[in-house]
Amino acid sequence: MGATSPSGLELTMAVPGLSSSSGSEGFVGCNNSNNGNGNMRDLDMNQPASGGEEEEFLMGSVEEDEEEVRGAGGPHRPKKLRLSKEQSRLLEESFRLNHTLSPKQKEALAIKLKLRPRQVEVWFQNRRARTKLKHTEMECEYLKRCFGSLTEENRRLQREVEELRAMRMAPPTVLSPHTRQPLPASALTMCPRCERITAATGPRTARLPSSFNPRRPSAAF
DNA sequence: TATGTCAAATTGGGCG
DNA sequence: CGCCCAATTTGACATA
Repeated sequence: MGATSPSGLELTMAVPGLSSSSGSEGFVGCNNSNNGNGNMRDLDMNQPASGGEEEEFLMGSVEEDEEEVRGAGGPHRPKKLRLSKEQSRLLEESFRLNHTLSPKQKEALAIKLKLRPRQVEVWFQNRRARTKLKHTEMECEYLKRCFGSLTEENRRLQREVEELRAMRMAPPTVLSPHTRQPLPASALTMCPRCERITAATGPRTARLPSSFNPRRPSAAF
């Protein structure tokens, strides 16, 4: 399936006729903000401004810096991270390989991406949630279509039931055992023993036309 | 610029 | 305790 779709969403549910084309906006949207400085700012947010501070970042000093900023500049939250194109690509790639990370994998990926392990963890959590949501939406669409076709099938069967019922309601044609001519309805009676329609003139069971037999013997109207 | 969308991040609870 | 998940909040960004 579309494991190589731009979205990177792996949707393996066997739901026929569904496209997952709508799954890509997220990351595209996050990355196509290439107004020149978008990625630069993203990187600035995630990485120390200049070299040599990476270890400090990985030790979690970002929060401390943010605290300082907050303390100095007032009660504003730190700017929200926007992953760079490359970071997203690598995360998607590892997600494709594995939907969950071991602590070691997480650590390694965090170092590789210059992110905190917690950020990698959060990204995987959110990514799993998005995958599940997409999956559920597809399943919902599939079930809706099932409902539609079953409703149609039900209507068709209802019509058939009505036809059969009408057939049964119509007075049956019974041939006279003597003349082989159809008898009038007034000349017919129901045998109490065998519950068959008989000619009133004699005890012999009348021959009913085949059209009178219900198609499904078990159908009780 | 108001609004909607998307994704990063937080929160709180469950589980092994 | 660490991890995961569901629900929610929040900020960045697109666009009408």
